[in-house]
Amino acid sequence: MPTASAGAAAASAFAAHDHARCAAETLAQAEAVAVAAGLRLTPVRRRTLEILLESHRALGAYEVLDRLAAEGFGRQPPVAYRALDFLVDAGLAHRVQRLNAFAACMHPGRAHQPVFLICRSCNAVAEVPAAAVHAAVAAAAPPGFAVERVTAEAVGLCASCRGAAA
Amino acid sequence: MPTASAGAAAASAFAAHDHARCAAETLAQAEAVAVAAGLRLTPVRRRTLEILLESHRALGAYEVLDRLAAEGFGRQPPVAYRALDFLVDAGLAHRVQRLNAFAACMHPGRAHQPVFLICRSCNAVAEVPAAAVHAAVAAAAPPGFAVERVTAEAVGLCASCRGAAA
DNA sequence: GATTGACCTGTTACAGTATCACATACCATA
DNA sequence: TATGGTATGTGATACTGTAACAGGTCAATC
Ligand SMILES: [Zn+2]
Ligand SMILES: [Zn+2]
Ligand SMILES: [Zn+2]
Ligand SMILES: [Zn+2]
Repeated sequence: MPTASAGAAAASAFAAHDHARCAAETLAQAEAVAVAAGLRLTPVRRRTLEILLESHRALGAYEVLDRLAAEGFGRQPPVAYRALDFLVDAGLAHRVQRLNAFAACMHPGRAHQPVFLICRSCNAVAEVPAAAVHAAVAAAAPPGFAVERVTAEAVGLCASCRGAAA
Repeated sequence: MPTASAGAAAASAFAAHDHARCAAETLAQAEAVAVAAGLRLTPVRRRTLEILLESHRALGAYEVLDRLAAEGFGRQPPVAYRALDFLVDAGLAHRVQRLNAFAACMHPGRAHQPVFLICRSCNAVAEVPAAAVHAAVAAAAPPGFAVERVTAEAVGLCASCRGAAA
């Protein structure tokens, strides 16, 4: 089976899809990325990523922490923050500034400059590639300013929530 | 003198400029906007805006609160948050998500979809118009997703800090 | 085998950010 | 004056994030 299947599954946060497979494939990709980079996906870190992958939502650090503590891991904030920071640094998760929360990366390994789409009704978060957005930001900056990192997040209504409201 | 003077002053967060005039003009514009919209720029609110206008930086809520308290206003968090929320709702200030902080709007009144440029060295924050960025985000969203609000923030090095580093 | 050192996990304590709940003051207008 | 809406002040509390330190694991090295 070609890699197209993984790509297709990961692209569908706002569409009905086989999420168990979506999560499993993304986790497998993440593991491969970690191995390739010489990073250790230890039990806490792996479990944290699995928790994030359970849904296409962004979870607060303390939400993750509660889950970890219930499963026998530490129950102090640094436990969750360290695991989450590791995942973010490794490119396996992203921080959603607007929500002070974290979401699993749906395209681990590939260089990507994600834009996040947040549904204000169902709280789903989708990660879409948007090199054009980053280019537009760089173009908007004054000549002397060297853009290093861009965060772009949009709030709105997903298709199904829009349908439900009507 | 045409309005070009105000525009020129406001556009120069990362350039040397007469900031006293820059701040005074922006404050005057903000007052006009508030009057036109039937909003009350009360003493706390006005002073809060003045504090934000003192520099082209984003200030944390508690930083603002300390200033307000020192000047005889209330010293409880809601005092600052209410004033800041009012200014944001009125379009006279913006929240910088990345910094959990607030900055005065440099183009009050005009409809604008700002992008923020944050210098990681001197902490200056510039607000540049970037309709193209928002168009790019809308274009990147899947067909069913209705984008309502976009926040775009870039971290980097401003011209003068880049010069100082070299 | 013992030692070292890097890294990981866990803890305590605390700092920073944001909101709730309620009381009070102010202001417009009937 | 009475009344209702808006704005402000206060205390308490919830939420988010970090510093600093202690012990454990593991592999490389002596
Ligand atoms: Zn999925
Ligand atoms: Zn939705
Ligand atoms: Zn200025
Ligand atoms: Zn700078």
